[in-house]
Amino acid sequence: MSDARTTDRRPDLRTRLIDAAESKIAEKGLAGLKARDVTQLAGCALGAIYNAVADLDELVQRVNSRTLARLGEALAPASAAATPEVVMLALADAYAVFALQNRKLWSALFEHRLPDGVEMADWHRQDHEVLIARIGAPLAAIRPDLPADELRYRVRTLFGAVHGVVHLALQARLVGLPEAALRQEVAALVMALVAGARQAVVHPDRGAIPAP
Amino acid sequence: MSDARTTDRRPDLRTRLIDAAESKIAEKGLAGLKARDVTQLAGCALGAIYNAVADLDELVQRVNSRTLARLGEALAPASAAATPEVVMLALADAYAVFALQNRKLWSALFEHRLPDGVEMADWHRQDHEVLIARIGAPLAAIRPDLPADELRYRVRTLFGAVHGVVHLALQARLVGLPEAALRQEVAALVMALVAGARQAVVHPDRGAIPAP
DNA sequence: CGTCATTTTGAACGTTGTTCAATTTTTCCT
DNA sequence: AGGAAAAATTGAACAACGTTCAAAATGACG
Repeated sequence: MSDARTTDRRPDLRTRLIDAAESKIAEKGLAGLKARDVTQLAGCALGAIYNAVADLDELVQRVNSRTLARLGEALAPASAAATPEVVMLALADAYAVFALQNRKLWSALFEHRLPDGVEMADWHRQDHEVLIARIGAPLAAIRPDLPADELRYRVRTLFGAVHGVVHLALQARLVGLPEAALRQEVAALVMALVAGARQAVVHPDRGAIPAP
Repeated sequence: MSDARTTDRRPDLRTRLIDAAESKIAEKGLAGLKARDVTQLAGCALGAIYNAVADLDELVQRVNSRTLARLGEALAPASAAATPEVVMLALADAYAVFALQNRKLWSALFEHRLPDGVEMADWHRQDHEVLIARIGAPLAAIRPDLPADELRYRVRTLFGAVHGVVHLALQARLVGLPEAALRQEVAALVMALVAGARQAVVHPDRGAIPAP
């Protein structure tokens, strides 16, 4: 099924299909990805998809992996900044800029839902965790006292907050919201969160949450 | 087309269809909403949908409007808190709790995408703005010096941040992330943001954004 | 009761993703 | 080289989907 010999030429078709899917998503968005369009663009038969890949869902995941990799590259220079605080600011800013410059592909990362029971493929999950690690490093530098699992919560919160702002800004079409304004808002958000992270943590029990 | 006489009994079928759609979305999620299921549940013919409503998209929007209304009710008590800071905390906490208790319907609010050219219906857009106003009030109390348009930016940022955290927490299935932990994270997030809002605003030009 | 307007119906259409028997291509041994 | 076994590729066919529309059923009114 996946012999050492048989894998010689198969990547060609697979790659062509991923290329085609990527270009279709970039052009029309995730909802505009049709099996027949992709196969025509890749120059193969309709059913050929299911030789190279299990599903259209897997094809989307492969495109998303590429996007995550490119996002990782776009984020890499930020980690070289002097202080952890500036690293976080640079990360968030690079994230916003990447989203703005790759709207459709970036949106596909989060619009894609797989059918009910099925889980996300392992290789794709790992791509995500690489991203999370990149945010975790400077945060760990700011808060070396935090235990590992609590740090993971904080990273998720930080990422979720930045992501939410960018997502909301891109959803409402950009009319009236210039790129600079979004980057300003993201910067202000991160500064507030980083400043907050320096302060005392909310006490785990008896927190500031009102009664349900 | 929409005579005074003809509207007498039509709401009946319309309401039954919205009811059916709501229950289907609550059960199976937005992707599990099928025209044939809805009409069967509503006890009418397949094509009857298009007498009561323009589209399946409109049906979704009508369900989403209901959800937004219920969300508004769930958020209402929070506004009665003593200080604006506590109002914001209570709002965010109520938001998180609502999302947890109405996962599928809440997700449908943000998963739904209409076809390429079409805009969101006006009545649905207004529902959103009611929500934004509820967040804007306490923030305006905290920062009475902010001009109206900049306040709108801040509200969007605040909402986007909270929403992003909740969304991320719900997307990764709740295994291992108890409800209390999410509420803690949201509370910490809002506290940091409210504290940050009290401080000096980032200067519009020459901000903390690194060079692109 | 008959006529016209309105509402409701469900068969039919076009477009999806997916399957699979048939065909073509590649591989590998003699 | 030759030819048989294996693998890859094809595209017609299928099921499920949203939507349409001529026909049937229902309601309104003199």
